[in-house]
Amino acid sequence: MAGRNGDERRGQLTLRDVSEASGVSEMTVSRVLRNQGDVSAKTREKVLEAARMLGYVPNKIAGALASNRVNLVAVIIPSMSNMVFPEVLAGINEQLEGTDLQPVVGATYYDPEKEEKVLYEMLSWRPSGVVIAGLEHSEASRAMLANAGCPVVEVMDVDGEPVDVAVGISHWRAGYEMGQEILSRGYRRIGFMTTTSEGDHRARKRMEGLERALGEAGVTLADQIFYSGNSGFAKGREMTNEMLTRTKDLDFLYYSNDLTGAGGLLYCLEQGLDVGGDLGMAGFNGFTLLEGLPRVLATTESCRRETGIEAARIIAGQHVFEPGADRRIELKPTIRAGDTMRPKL
Amino acid sequence: MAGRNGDERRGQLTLRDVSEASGVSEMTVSRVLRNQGDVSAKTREKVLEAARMLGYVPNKIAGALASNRVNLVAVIIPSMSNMVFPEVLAGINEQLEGTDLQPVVGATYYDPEKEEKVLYEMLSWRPSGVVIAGLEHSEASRAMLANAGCPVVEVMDVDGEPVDVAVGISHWRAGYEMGQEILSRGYRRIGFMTTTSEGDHRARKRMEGLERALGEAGVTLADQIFYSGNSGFAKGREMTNEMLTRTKDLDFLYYSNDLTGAGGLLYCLEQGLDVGGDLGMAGFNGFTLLEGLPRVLATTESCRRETGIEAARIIAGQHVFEPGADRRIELKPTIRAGDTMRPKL
DNA sequence: CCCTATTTTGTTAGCGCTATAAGCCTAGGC
DNA sequence: GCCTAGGCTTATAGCGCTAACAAAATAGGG
Repeated sequence: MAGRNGDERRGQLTLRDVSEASGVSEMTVSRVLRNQGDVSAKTREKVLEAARMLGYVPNKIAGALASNRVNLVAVIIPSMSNMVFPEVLAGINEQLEGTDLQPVVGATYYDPEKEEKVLYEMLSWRPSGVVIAGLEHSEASRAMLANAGCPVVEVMDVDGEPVDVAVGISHWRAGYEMGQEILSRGYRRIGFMTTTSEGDHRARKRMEGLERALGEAGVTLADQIFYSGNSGFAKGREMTNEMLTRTKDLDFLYYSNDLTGAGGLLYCLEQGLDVGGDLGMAGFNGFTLLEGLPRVLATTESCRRETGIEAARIIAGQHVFEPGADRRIELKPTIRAGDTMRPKL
Repeated sequence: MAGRNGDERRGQLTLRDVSEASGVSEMTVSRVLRNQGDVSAKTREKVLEAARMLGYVPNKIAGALASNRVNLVAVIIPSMSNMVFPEVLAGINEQLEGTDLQPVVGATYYDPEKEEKVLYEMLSWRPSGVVIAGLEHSEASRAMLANAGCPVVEVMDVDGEPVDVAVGISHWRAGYEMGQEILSRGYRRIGFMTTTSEGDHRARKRMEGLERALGEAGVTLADQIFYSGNSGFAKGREMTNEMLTRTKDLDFLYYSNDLTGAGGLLYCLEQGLDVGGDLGMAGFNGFTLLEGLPRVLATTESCRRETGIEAARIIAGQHVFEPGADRRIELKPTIRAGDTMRPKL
């Protein structure tokens, strides 16, 4: 009656099957398979052989329940199709490589309600850690994160209060610093093109930082465009054309994204504009795959991979915080001037 | 002694806690939370209220073990950093949206041994389905897939025998058709640049198809370069320079990737070459984010998102195969001539 | 060869949930 | 009032594995 398995039940193999095949107890098989505790070499060999023969694959569901340990890391990002997030994920993946942790990915599509649902779903697997993009979440989400009972790392932003730990760059500062950079090169009539959808908060913070830097020099944005939809070369061309047409004396174009920036760059070069001289241009992110454009677009390297790596280190317990220390890890983005800005004054 | 929980054990809430708080049995709570079976409106309300108050999140580990149902889909891809795979993943994600299935991603880094490990790891969660890139796997991997006890979809290639189902384009055919296209436009001295790492098999199959098409017209490749490392504009420029330098009379450059192709395109334009006239060029994949280059690069649209969508449909049981039908779903890539090839003869 | 220290193996009792069957109501028919 | 039907609720028994402890086998010392 009890424990019948290994036959009718989907033909799923259990420890019991391996145990019977190798003539030792289930516990010993378990030990061998987890490489845990002392087992004699002879027994180990016997068990491994039997497991191999049968094609046994352990059931982690049962294992996790029994041991109260789950090797999954929940990763919650806004979207898969914006290159930025897979890059963070790649960093996480890379760092988790050495450990036995596995990332599980969920997408929120920039929707707080969807985020709540995904988070709930993820937490119901009792993961060993949560990595979630951004610092802005619904109240319910924050409550769930606070009670998750595992490390929670909010990534890609440090301008705010994290639930537990935050890793990323300050987008406000990134905007501010690029603003200063632009001014330091003598540009004053600045046009800004930004997405409304890409994590909203981060793009907004960059814009606020930018405006502050300009404001301190008594400069205001000469023009701006908010777009939605995918960022690509075509979008950059189109917006650039529009902006240059309607606002005549611009001397700098700042894009919230390298891809639109690159599109704009190509457009301006075709128009024969003096890019890197009278007309300055900059993007944001530092996508390496763009290296090789006719000009190197000025940009802010946003440390995406490093963010992922650092987040994973925290989850994996490889980063220890001093008690009382700031639990925000602010990575330093670097501005790459490229050759689309004229020299400093 | 038995069942002590809800206090010392990490403070993790269980059904028992909700049950006590709402004054009904655990079973009833379980029913309410799963929206399953008949529960009176009054009880339901009481339970939901208690769960909300406590901030209870169900434990799917336990649920999965008890019910033998797991809502995870294992997705195994070579890499996160090659744009192609996140795009397939995005398709999967999109299609799974309506269902209660969740993708779990693992990367193999083009290493069959690593693939074996990741697969083993994934299967130990007893997922509801497996989506894995490519048709070439180690024998052990194939055995695991065959015994997975769930739908297995091999994606991005249909040139071979799938374990269960295959979804994707025929890379051989893609290469063959581009070969024909190139010939039909009167090009004869063709240089080919391809990666050695990107899924090897698929790039190889494209090359074989290409060579066959050329061979049928008595043409052989005039030159070729195999590169490894990341595909980007810079790599494309560099290779193009090298190839054009060492082989003088090339009239067509075919790249295994749009990104390197785009780099080559920019290079050739700068050199003042007659791109789209005497010199033809083509890439592969159809990355939409590249729309907006000075010329539209000819390419083969490789149906990445559709592949993901179709794979997810199969896993979700939304695609029913007639018994005996071909279990390979061959998506039809389309050649986009762009304006980097001269008109057909 | 006995006895203890150590290594190796086995037994027992759940992990938190759900399937199943059983129980308890309230209605309704005779 | 008795009995059955049905709606709602609870009790019982695991799911496949591992922690913790118990037992057996082996090794070592006198």
